[in-house]
Amino acid sequence: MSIVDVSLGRNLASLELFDALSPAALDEVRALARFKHLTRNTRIFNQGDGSVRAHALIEGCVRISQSGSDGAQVVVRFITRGEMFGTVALFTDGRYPADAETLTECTEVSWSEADLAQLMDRHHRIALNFIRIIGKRLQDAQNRVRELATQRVERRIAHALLRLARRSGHRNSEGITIEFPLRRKDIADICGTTLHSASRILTPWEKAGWLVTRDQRLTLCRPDEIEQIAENGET
Amino acid sequence: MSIVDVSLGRNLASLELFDALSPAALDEVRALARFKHLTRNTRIFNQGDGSVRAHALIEGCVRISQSGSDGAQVVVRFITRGEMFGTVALFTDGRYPADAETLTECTEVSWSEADLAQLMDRHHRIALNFIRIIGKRLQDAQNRVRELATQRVERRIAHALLRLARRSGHRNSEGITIEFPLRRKDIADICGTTLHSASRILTPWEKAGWLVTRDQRLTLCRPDEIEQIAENGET
DNA sequence: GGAACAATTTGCGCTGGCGCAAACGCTCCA
DNA sequence: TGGAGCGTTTGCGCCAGCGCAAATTGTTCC
Repeated sequence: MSIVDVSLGRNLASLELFDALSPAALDEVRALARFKHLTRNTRIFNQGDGSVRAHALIEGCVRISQSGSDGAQVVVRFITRGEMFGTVALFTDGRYPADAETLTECTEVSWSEADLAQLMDRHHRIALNFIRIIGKRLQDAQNRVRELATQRVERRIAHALLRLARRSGHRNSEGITIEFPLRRKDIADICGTTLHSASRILTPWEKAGWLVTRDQRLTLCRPDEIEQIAENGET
Repeated sequence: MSIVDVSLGRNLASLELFDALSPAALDEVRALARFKHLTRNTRIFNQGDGSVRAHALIEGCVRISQSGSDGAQVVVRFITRGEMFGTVALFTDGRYPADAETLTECTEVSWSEADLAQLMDRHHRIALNFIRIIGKRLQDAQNRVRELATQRVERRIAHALLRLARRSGHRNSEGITIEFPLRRKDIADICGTTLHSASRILTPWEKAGWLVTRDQRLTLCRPDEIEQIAENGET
């Protein structure tokens, strides 16, 4: 890690949760923070674990996934730089409702329940930021429910890819590349389908040149075509 | 409306959002509140409307439903006595993300965006309550995503009925009656299926005596049998 | 470089559940 | 009393997408 990373990495002002906080308040936040560096494919916490902390990601990508008693799995969300995660449990039953696993090398920061409560108490803005963030996620989740309930697989996959590209895509000469590794299984678990169906749908799109998979990274070369499918459900 | 209703109806302490507030704080809350009495099947707000307010229900039942650009509909949630609704929009884009319609005669109370902000600012507890509530709803929504993604219709319907019964059921001699009117279409829209499939599944259950529909109200006579289906996916 | 492993593709058969359309039953109102 | 309207049930045909299994390709680690 370079010097730049250290200073940039510890710049908590870039975290959505601490947006618009005064420098003095950020100092308090920093004083209570616990930083951690993690390698790829590391579990940060497991579904059902107690003694929860509030997490945020400074660098890297994390996959949040949930599995039912029958073993079936869904990807709840991908977390990227600046986003918080595992925080809702602090205010509900004190157990993580899902697993968190790093997809890349990561720098994570976390606060204990008591410390976050204290910070929120002293800095009202944090609570408001929190509300805004999970309010947005609640809307996302409800849109997802609607999609799952009403659209067929092809269209759901198209939507999912576009959403990922919009949120975590980097434009380059080939198209828009989604910044974290995405296996077919991940795409299936996002869209509520099977690995097989996801493959069956994506392969023709690759053949048509609408997207490329390279080094587990997905690049949308023809977002317009994919948009078509997302909108009309047809080519 | 009787005198009892009026005094009880205005007891804002029974609203989840104002739980554990001091009497003085509740007075402030009451001073800014706008009460409204509504007849059955009334629209409270429409998806997309601006100039949002924060709502809570003192008496009655409200259906929150969302429809996509293609007309497909899902029921997001049923609101009953004490619950807040339409509040998340205040913190996101300022537009209601769904429709709200009364299913019974209702007493509703609401606050303007500015007034709620002021109340939250003066009484930190309100913000914390808010976080707890939408945190819980976020978890609910994510569980629903998982169900939709992994379980088949029969099981989803079983789960939905049990959840409704648990949250809004009254025990009586026949079994547990869900307190608000539920048409087949509603059940379908909760579970992400069609009216037809819902009917095809529920009719055998009625024939088996596991439940009864009377006056648009559903009574679970054999929750144990329905639990079986919810758990195992089989009888 | 090659063996062991992980991820992906693909063929095939089957079925859950959708879509359509028609019939049935209840309630309200003229 | 009858008919208009809403909600529900049910028959029938069809197909999207799952499950299984095998082949293929890509990746990692000696």
